[in-house]
Formats: sequence, structure tokens, C-alpha cells
Amino acid sequence: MLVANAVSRLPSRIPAAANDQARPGLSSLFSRQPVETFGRGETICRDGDPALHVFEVAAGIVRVAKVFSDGSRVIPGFFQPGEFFGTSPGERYLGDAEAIGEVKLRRLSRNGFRQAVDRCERLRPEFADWLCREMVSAQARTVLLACKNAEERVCDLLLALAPQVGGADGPARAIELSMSRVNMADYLGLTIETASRTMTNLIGCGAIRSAGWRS
Amino acid sequence: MLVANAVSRLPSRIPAAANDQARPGLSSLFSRQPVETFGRGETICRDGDPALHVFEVAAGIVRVAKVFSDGSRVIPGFFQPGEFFGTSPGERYLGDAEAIGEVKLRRLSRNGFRQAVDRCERLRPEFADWLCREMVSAQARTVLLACKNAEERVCDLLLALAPQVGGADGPARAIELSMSRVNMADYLGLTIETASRTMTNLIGCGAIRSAGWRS
DNA sequence: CGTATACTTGATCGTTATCAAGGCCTGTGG
DNA sequence: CCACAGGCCTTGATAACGATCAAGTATACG
Repeated sequence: MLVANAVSRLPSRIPAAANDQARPGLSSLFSRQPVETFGRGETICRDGDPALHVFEVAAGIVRVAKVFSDGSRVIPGFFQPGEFFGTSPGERYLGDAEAIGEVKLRRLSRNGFRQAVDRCERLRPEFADWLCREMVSAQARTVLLACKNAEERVCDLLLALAPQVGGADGPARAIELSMSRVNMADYLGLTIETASRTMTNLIGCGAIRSAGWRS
Repeated sequence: MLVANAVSRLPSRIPAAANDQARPGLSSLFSRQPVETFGRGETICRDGDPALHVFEVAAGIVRVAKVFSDGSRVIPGFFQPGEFFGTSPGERYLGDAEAIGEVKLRRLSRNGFRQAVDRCERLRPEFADWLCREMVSAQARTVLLACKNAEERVCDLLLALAPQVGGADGPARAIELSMSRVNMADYLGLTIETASRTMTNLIGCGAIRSAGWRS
């Protein structure tokens, strides 16, 4: 019921879902680039730095974070394999990008990326679609933060991280929970304690099962 | 101090600030269009409808809202004069757009707008900038909802609605508060009671003055 | 084996939501 | 002109949810 509730009010986080299928074009821009590997916790780019590169995630999860003078931290989003970051049209990065666990990336110069997209009739709408997905995702976060409780938030995240099954969504899905509680909490606008408690409750009521930090 | 605090953690809501100066290009696309007037509370377009038009706000404030089956409502954003909506690259509108008070708009067909932007070297980066501002704005909301208290939220909104003074920001700025408490609350992720109380407190401690629903 | 890091759990407090009532303004009809 | 209804806003009392403070327990790492 918990999960059902979360689903019913979850208009989106479609982004990840829609990704795998239809974006060979943009992705192909990166295919010639060498794969770079970043270790757990390494910073890929910094908030406010000139946005020189655009990245495609090949493996692992990238966390975007904004840190404030008072130490509080917000995670506007995560990027999963097949997604891009550094793409948002602006001169500077909109947050710190950091590797959660090991991450493999391909990069393109920003100018090269923009010119390629700018020139190609086929890529332009595709890039627009990507931006649109980012907008929808941002809006979903707004909804999540504006009017969902801790349980709904955690469910949302778990569903977003769940491998996107095409049609049949059997009840038994295993989620590689490759992020720490701190990341969960920052992303969901909760404290680690609350995130932890909520996870415990979800396990307690049978909504999820733990298998060594997995569900 | 309240206000100062709010300002220090407010990385953005720059959008409105940056608007008035540098966007004659996109705006000029609309200049030939007739002005349409919508009355207080009228719906301009609906969530999920095919996005047939792009709008420029000429006067008044437009509210974008998402309503859920359980009646709860979220306001992802407001659009002020000089801003555009319906532009986000996607087939459908991302929310209900409604007039707060009287609103004057110009509209362009979506296809016309996209083609014009697509064709023109000068408009493309300008449109990208606009999308970027929307992203920054969305991110600012995320921060606001994730880790600000009621007082900071209300201050943020007031500052966002404050007429953007170029250089000198004298302490005495009058804000046309053309929206109801309900709108404030939905935008800020608060209840109307809390919004009202917070306004009362701000008046009480001298941060703002009331002049018949103005500050 | 010991330290560090991350996670869990408990107790308490504070902020905000919720429920409830009352005040103010506007417009309408007698 | 007054009475009344309906919004919208304010204020109060109470309660719930999550933050905070504080141990305590796993797990990883050198």
C-alpha cells in the first residue's frame, strides 16, 4: 500500500524510464571518446566552475550537489548510466558532480557538443527532449519536497532507482542501492536518521526486503 | 536579519532579475501578436493538454499548478511580465496555467515558435539561456523546499516578487502582492495558516510593513 | 586488531500541519 | 441602507512528524 500510494502520486521520474530506449543519437556523439573512471567520492566538476565539458554516464551513479556556507547540502539530482550532465544551457556548472561508488564517464567539450547539436537537425529535438526530461524530473522533485512525507519520499527514490522493467512489474525487483544514507537523505530533504528509520519501517512492514543493503 | 539570512542562501531567483534587460529577440517574436486578456482565476491551459502554444506574459502574474487526485496542489512556478511559458521542450503542458488577477498575454503557435528559434542563429542561444534560467529557478525551489523554514521561504518569495532594483536597493521597496495566501502557501510548500502567521511575524518584527496587502 | 566510517536506535524537542473559531471585506438582495 | 452570505485572512489550541542530540552496533580498512 505504501508503494502503491507513492506510485499513484508519482507523475514522473519517467526520465530514467524513457532513457534507455530512444537516445542513440546523442549518445553516439560520445561513443568515440575514451572512458574515464572516477573512484568513490571523487569530484568530477565543481559548482560554479566554467562548464567546459559535457559528460555521459557509462556506469555507476553521479551525484550533483550544492553545498551552502552553513554546511547544509542539497542534491538536485542523480545521473544514471545513459544520462548526461553538464548539458544545461549555461556558462557554468550548476552544482558539484561527484562519483557515488565507481563511475565511468565519457566527456565531450562543451563547444563540440553544442555545435554538434546545433548543426544536426536530428539531434536538436533529441536534445530538447532531454532538457524536457530534466525539467519534468525537477518538477517531480518539487512535488516530492512540497507535499510528501518521509515514507513517500523514500518509496519514490527506491522506485526511481529500481531497474526499469518494461511491461511486467513483478513484485520482486532487486534494487542495487549503491548510495549511502547520507545521499538518500540529502536528495530527499530528510536527515539520515529519518531515512534510516523509514527504511527500517519499510522492511518491518514487508514492503521491501534487505539483502545486504539492497531491497 | 531575517531578510539578510534569506538573501545569503538565495543563490538565485536571479531569473526575474536577468529578464528585463537582455531578451529583446525572443520577445520580438511575440510583438506582432494581439494581446489577450484573462480574468482573475481563468485557466489559460491545462496540465497534460497538447502544448499548442507558447505564451509571453505582458502584464499580471501567471500561476502554474499541478493538482493531485487527493486535492493537494503544488505550484512549480509563477511567471511574471516578460517571461515565457509553454516553452519547455515537450509535447504537453507540464501544469495548469492560471491567471492571478488580470493577465495580458501574447501567444505564438508552438511550431511557429520552435521553427523561428530553430532557424535563427541569434535566437537559439537566447532560448537556451531562457531554459537555463528555468533550470536554475527550479533548482532554487528545490533548495528552498529541501532545507528552508517557513520564514526563509516567505522571505524568498517576497524578494522574488520585489521589483528588481538595478543597483541601489534602498530598504523601502513596495511589493505588489497580487496573490492570495493560498497561492503563496502552495508555492512555498506551506499551509495558508503558516504563511499567514509568518507574514504576521515579519510585520511584527519590522521586516515588512503592510499597506493594504502590500509590503 | 584497532580505528574509522556508516548505519541503527532511542529520547526529546521544535516546527509546522491540522482542527476550529472568529474577524474583515465584498457583493447581493431585501 | 441594512442584513446576510461567502471569500479570504487571522488567531488559537493541539498533535504529528521529522530534526536534533546521544549512544550504541555493524562493516570496511589499514
